[in-house]
Amino acid sequence: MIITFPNGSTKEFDRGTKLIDIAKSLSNSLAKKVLAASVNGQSKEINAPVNEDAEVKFFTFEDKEGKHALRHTASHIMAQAIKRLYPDAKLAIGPAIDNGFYYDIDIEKRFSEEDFEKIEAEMSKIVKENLPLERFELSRDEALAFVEKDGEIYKQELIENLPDDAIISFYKQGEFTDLCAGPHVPTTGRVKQIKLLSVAGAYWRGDEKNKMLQRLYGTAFEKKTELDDYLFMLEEAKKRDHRKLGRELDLFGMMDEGPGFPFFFPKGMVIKNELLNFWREEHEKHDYEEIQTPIILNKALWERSGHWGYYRENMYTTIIDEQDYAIKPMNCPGGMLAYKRKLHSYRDLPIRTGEIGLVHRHELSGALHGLMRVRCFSQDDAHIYMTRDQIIDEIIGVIELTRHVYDLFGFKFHVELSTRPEKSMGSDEEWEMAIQSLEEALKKSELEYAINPGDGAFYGPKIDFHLEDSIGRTWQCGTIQLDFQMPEKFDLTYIGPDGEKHRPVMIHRVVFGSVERFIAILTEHFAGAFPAWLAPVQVRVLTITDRCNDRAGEIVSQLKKDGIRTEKDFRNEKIGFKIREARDQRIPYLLIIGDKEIEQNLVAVRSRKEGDLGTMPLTDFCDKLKEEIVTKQI
RNA sequence: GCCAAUGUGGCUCAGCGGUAGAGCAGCUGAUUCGUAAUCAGCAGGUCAGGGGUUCAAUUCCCCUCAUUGGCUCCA
Repeated sequence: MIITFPNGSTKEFDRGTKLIDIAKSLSNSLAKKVLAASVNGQSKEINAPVNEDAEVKFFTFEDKEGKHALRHTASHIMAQAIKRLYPDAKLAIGPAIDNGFYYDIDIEKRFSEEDFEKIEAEMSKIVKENLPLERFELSRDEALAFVEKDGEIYKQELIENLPDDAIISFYKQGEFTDLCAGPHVPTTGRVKQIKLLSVAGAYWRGDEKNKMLQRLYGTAFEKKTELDDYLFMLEEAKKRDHRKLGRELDLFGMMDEGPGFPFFFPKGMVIKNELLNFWREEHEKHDYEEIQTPIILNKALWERSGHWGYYRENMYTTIIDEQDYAIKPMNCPGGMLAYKRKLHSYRDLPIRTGEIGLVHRHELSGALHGLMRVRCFSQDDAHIYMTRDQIIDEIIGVIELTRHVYDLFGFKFHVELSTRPEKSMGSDEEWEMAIQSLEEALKKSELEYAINPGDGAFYGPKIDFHLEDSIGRTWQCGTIQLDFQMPEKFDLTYIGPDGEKHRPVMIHRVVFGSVERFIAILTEHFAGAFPAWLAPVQVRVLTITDRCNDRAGEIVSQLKKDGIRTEKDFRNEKIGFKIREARDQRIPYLLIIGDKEIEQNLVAVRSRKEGDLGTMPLTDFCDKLKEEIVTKQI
């Protein structure tokens, strides 16, 4: 048979040759490193035989597939160790994930991190035993009988739910056997470095109506240095956590008195306001107008919009003059009323109406997370009212705007298209049409996207932009939602060329998503070292001795007059100490004023990025900095 | 909301059944010193809140609240 390799080369082998032997024929070093393989795109373990002409790829730890195989085996090793230590544990699922693996386990005993040492010790025994992993297949009935005799009820349910044509495979390592599609590495000895990281609760099949299982997270590597590097990187990433930086840089924070309701302090407000100024400039360029609608509106409005029915559990309500009111969780119903205040002509469409709206949503206490998930946040909302044939262009316009903003900060992002959720209103045809429009716009914008089934808003499908935080968790920021429902509910109209009333279509969209969340992402992205245009303090003037205070004071005044956010540090401290503190505050520029500078009428500049820049005239420095601010350099 | 862990001065953390300690920050004083921490002194805590066990609780137990990591949910 002929085997084809990724580089296009081919080679002949006997039928039934094992993948590992094929690898050996290529190179011994590859054979030592290879963890998994694929045959015609299907993942296989390296002991699997090949029986016909095929394309074969080999994966090492450098590849996602190889990493997955190794970590998936690590997950089995953990399950085996737990079964040895706690035979009454029932196993649910245990996959490899991006940076490691987990296993969901049902057991009376409550695991805590104190138990990790014991489990890890048992795991290293299994690794030392170097057990081969053997794959075998069973028919559905055999498989059911097999797991039933061990009382593995979760496996039983998994098997019952497999599609009819599924191949039901098991992997056996020593006394331990697990239902699993694979692939795995050939022996437990290949998994050299394992570390358990955390325990968490997780509902069986992700449904909160089901029993909560215990999920043990861990990670695995081939080499100790790789594991150490990973753990070090995690520690480093924690230093960039916006909650920590928010406190250290005195930007924002939370109080026990208001869980999920963030406070912004003066320096945090500077960032927020700069961001909003930027937002307003960009939106003005794109022909948006801005409005503001009230935070509290009556129940009748929310019933009309559908929120009272579909979103009630997340809404805060209040009673005014014995009437029910709700604190807005979204801006759209208010926006609808604003649209309806007068007649609109088709000539005016599309109408793009922006609103920085403060919304309140009752999020579950356990879901709160710094500024990333809060109960009160500012949405940089906008509603676009348009005719049907303007839909695609408008969506593309929003995609371009969003992309432009994210690119300015150098963000990595990924895009998802979320389809109809269970709790939703409107007809199938409308949903279908809306989803198609979004897809078409995405394709025209040449954006890669994934489908996120059932995750749309109750009134329409959406395109979501997800940004990464410091440890790689992603958060939805921008979103574009197409809505045929609200215009209907609110009887929105425009007057067409025929003089008749027509129904507009609308888009809800945000670019930052939540200003708070966006600031959190920004903080982590820049590790607190905000670009000069956003930095709460752009320049700090430091004196060498208090002989210099008068001149330094003049410099501070001059900078402030030029609109540069300036602080002074005239304390009687050594210059090294003052620099250290300013460095900790991530201030972009320091001006150091001593006798020499005064004599020469210059300023000594120290940049956060490049260190000591030497001396220059104050005006030169100002011009340079103003240029950096205006062009929003990062 | 659910599972687990945590909660000691502004911050980072020690401590422990006999009612609290350090470093940094703060304040006071000395020092006037050129690019990542000058020295000395002072002050600051009802040990998250409530209840219980005990002669005695910050320490042990229970409840509540908050935080952290997940699940669920979502910008």
